[in-house]
Amino acid sequence: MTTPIAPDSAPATTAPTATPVIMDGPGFGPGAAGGERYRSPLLDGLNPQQREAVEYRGPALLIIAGAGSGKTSVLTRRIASLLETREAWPSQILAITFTNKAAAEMRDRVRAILGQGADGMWISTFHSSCVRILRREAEKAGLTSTFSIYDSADTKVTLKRIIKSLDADTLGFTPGNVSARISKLKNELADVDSYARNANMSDPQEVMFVEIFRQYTSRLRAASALDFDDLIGETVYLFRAFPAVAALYRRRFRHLLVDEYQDTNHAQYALVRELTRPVSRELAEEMEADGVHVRNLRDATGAIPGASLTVVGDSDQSIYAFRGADTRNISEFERDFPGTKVILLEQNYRSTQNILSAANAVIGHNFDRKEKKLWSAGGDGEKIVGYTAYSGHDEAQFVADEIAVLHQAGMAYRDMAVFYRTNAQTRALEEILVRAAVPYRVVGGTKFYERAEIKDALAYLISVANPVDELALRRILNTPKRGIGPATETQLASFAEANQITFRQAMRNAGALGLGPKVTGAILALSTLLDEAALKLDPASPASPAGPANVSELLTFLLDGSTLLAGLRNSRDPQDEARAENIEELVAQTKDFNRENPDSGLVDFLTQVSLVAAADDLDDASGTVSLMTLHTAKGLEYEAVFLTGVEEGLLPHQMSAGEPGGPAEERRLFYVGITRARQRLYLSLAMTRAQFGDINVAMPSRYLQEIPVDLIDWKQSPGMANSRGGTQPRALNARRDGFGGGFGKRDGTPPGLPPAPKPKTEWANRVTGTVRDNGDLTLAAGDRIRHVDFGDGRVNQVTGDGAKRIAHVQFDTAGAKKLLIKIAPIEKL
DNA sequence: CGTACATCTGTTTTT
DNA sequence: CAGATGTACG
Repeated sequence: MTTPIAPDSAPATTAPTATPVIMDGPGFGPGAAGGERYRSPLLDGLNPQQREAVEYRGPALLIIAGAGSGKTSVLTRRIASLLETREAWPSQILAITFTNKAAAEMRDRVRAILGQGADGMWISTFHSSCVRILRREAEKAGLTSTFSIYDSADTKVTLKRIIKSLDADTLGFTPGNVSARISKLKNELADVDSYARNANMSDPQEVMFVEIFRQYTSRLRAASALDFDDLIGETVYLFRAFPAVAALYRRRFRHLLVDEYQDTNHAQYALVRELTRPVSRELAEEMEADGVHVRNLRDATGAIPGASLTVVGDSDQSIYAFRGADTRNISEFERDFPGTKVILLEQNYRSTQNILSAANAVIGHNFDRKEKKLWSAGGDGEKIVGYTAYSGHDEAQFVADEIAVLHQAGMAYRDMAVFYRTNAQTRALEEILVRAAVPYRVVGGTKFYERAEIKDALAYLISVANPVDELALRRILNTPKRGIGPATETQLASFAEANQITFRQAMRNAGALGLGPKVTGAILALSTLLDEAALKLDPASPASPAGPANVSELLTFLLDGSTLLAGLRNSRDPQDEARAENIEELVAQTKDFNRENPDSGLVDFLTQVSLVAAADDLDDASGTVSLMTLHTAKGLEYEAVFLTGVEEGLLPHQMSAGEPGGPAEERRLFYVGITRARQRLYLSLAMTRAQFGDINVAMPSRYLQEIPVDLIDWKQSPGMANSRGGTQPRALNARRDGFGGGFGKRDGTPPGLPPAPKPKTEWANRVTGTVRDNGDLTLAAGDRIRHVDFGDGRVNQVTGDGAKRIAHVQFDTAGAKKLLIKIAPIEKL
């Protein structure tokens, strides 16, 4: 386990309200920025476009940065340049990234250039920045400053309760589809009221949805909680409702830089807009009167001009449309921000030309995009390696074997990565990698903070930090078991409801409910525990003579008092052992947190925990192969990349087929995967894949044929169906045997694809001749067969029927295997 | 109220 | 196949 990276490990800067920034520092003012041509080492090694991206000054700058074009370097040097020339103080810079990891990396790199001079910048994610602002301005936003942050699981639990209480499941409402719908609305900055105004209220579905949405909103309010989407939306609402508050931040952040701009949704766009608006003369004067220093910022009209905005993005890498990301933010940027300067970075410093040519060819199939061609001066490099496996396991074996070969040749494990479309694909990969003794780690996946026991422990902390959070309270009510069942829970809830008090208050008054003495005692004991914990945080309390308790002391106190940890330790369930260890890991993390953030408290810890992302816990120092989804791979790079499961139904994924723009987004995902590779790229697919218990026949992805043939060296090709331009394509393509059909649906010949390359007979024969012709082959127990790889064997049993007949074969030398008769490379003897 | 078992789901990507 | 949910019983 790694320690999560602090979203904002820079020393907490004080609120702009409290510390007016002094604007007349050395070098600030006319003459400092422009003038004589001082050549800073910041520009060393940059190409002319990159240099311009660092040096350009103006209201708005759009950097279209292709994959691997050195955008992080450009962004960090741009920040460093602003600071070094004293055009800006660190506190005037707000840099927004997509993940905490990217934020941490950027801060480190700026710090490497400037040292202490970098302290005080805000470099964080959209979500972290908004939480920081909202906690400061909580009362204005109608929240407590200790508001909870609900993750999608919390949202679903809340919705589930609402749906149940409304019997809305009969109308087809599920927590999943409702949360997706609400999220989509919030991304568009809609709330219940604005939605209800335009809703068709004669439709009972619609009425019900509005009711669910309304209750969800009020429950979150009552719990002083915000969901992920609220973090952005509420900040925008805050700025719009309180121009004076907005003015403080507009005055403060003079330079706004946004990374991965193609992934911003409408709410995030609105936030950027709000932050970069000018401050009117009237407001500026008010601020001046309130003692906020703004004189140096004001222009001739007396207003404070809007902050300068730099965005970096690449619409070809937009892979979050499903989550509301809108590439119009980038394509219409020039119109939104007049006077924009556009700089294109096309030279790639990461990958070989072969890899880039493949990437260009693939992404070229998306229409409505700005033409952009990545190129490299680094030479062609090795060919891309292709491999068609019989099964997911076979594919995993190929990956494991090739990893071994690369490792033998001197490549470190940490320089290799395996990508896949869905998390479910890890199973087969992990099985084989463990057997092959390849050290690996799954990045993302089941996240540490999503484990039930960790959520339990955190719920104790949340209950102390935010006592009105009913969700957290109800989670710990009977964890560990105290004999407080659902019936009692409901009674407490209705008691609270009836008396207009919080759930927490109801717990304190448990004696008034007329419950059994045991249950009442249990509730009161928990209630007392939480009260005592809260006292420990209060500096004025006699319970904390040595000052308020820190997070780890508090957590330890709660774990001891609740016997949560002890209960797991004493359990005879072997799984509880691991759970106890996880909780101890959490305690260790709180200690790390105390050490690294001595001035931060409970709420800061909880915030950090709520906002860690999958890619954040990536530990670069570990000498292991990284396994991750294509989505988490964005922004990363490896010497060798294995892109697995390049099949129809998986990439593009089945679910995306119906969505407008789905296949195009999946293509970008494939493109992102390809462009992560520096030296070696492996594309693999499986002809059959075990899914939901049984085996399905898969077809090669349509994207594969978009890559020019001569770039791929097929160790084992998908067969004649894929031997484009092969000698006998027509007859073979006509065959409907699971593979031929997939490539029949070509919608056009990609440009630059050689019309008739030499057929790759050696593999074409092998695969097509032996693999695909088994349609009519019947096997029975007792038959002897010969397998291309496994040799001779005896059929023990045949199961399944039709296309899914499976032979259970005992091979003489290779052991027992199950083979899909239709496509296995076998012959009857 | 808690446990054990049976049944029935649903399966994309994530701040 | 596995996780979640529902049911029956102690």
